[in-house]
Amino acid sequence: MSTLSLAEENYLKAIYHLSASSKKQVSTNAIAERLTTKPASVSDMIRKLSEKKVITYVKYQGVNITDEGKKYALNVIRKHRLWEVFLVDKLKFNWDEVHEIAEQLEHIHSPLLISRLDEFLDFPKFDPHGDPIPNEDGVISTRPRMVLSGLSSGTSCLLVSMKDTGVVFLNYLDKIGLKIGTKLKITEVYEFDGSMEVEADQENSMTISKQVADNLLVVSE
Amino acid sequence: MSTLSLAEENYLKAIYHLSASSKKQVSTNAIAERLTTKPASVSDMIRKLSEKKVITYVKYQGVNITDEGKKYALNVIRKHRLWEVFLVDKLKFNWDEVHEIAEQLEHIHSPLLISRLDEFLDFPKFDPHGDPIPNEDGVISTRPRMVLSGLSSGTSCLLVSMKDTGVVFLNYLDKIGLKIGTKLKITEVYEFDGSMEVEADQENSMTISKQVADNLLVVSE
DNA sequence: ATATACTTTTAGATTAGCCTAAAAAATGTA
DNA sequence: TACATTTTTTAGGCTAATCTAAAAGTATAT
Ligand SMILES: [Mn+2]
Ligand SMILES: [Mn+2]
Ligand SMILES: [Mn+2]
Ligand SMILES: [Mn+2]
Repeated sequence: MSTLSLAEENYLKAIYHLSASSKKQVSTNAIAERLTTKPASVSDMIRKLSEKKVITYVKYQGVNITDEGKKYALNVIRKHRLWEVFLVDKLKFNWDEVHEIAEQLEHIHSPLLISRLDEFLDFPKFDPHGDPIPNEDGVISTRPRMVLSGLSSGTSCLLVSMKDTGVVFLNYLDKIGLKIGTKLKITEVYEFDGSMEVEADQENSMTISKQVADNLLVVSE
Repeated sequence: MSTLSLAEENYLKAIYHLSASSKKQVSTNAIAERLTTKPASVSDMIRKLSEKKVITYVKYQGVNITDEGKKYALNVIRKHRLWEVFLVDKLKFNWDEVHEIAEQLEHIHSPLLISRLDEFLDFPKFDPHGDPIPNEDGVISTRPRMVLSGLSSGTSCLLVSMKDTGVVFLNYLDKIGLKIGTKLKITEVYEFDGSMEVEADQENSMTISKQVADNLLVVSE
């Protein structure tokens, strides 16, 4: 597979993500919406991408990504997530500030750069949002996300994402000291209202309501 | 000044470098040669750049960069050189492997990224080739390069560049343990043939011929 | 001073990536 | 099944960045 332009890479990545989440063909409109372009532009581009064999496509029937295309997309995703780790771990960005910059950095072409970066970051397996980083062959470690409120007492886990991303909720989390990457241990679950006692980063204990726990996504440690 | 496209940034940088080295107007052909494009393309682009006020230009009379343009070009150069430091200092690239990658990285837009990177690298003043890194305001520390053979006994300096960049010479330097960044101290100069005794990195002493010293560019420590 | 050579600009084309408007196909509904 | 709605494609146009070929301007050299 030859090398794709920046625009082609972004389309392919969008198609990859859409087909990962829905399993059936990806529609023109879905791609257009995700990339905030017009369906007419998408029609043009998918013709080009199917000529390059990274997707297959039957008119009016939507798009499927090929194995080649998947591999290419996963490489872009790998770069995006490695750069996000770099920005957070090394340059002290917050996890919510890095996406736009990684959108640019993911298009830098240099396999050697990426393998050196991977090494420099100590071969991270997950990005700052808890998403897995594909390896050079496009293989991803799976680590299913769970809702905190579904877990039972004694469980240890890592906070990787929030369902509610509104500013009110995020401010509240900030205030009580919870953020992406915080290690949590459930020490008690109260049956009557579903609230729970958790220990954050092996340090401070706190009580959180069921409503809060419903919005915290974690992975097992 | 608004933001320029990748192509515009590359043209402006080329014009900056050409005007820095020649002092008079920059010719269409010189720009075309530096960027390996055609003069016709350059004519198009300089019209656009002068509309954006980063250069001034009179038909058939060549191009001058404006203060605004200089500031913009210096910012791109700043990014290029900071990324080169990153690649060498942190990712363990050799100084001769980093230019092409920095050509891509220099176009990433994010002032915050660059100030964080600068801090992460400990505010370097020079890139791995010994070229100065402009600060945020475009101010560059000057540190004139000298030919090693022109210096006298007792002088300490830093090897920043070679005049002869042929593979034979570079291999020879590799063999005797001299490379960009090596600290040199001249301990003896032999009048009769201009050869000299130098101490490299405060460790091993060696004798180098005048012919070799003629090709080594250094800056004072 | 004039012919020749070189440099620079213009004219016209091409490709990538996007758009709007309209046509065509697919889907949903009565 | 037939009509209406939605989705998708096509047609045609625009801008950025490039090119080739030709015209126009500048410099050089006898
Ligand atoms: Mn991201
Ligand atoms: Mn992107
Ligand atoms: Mn460089
Ligand atoms: Mn560049």
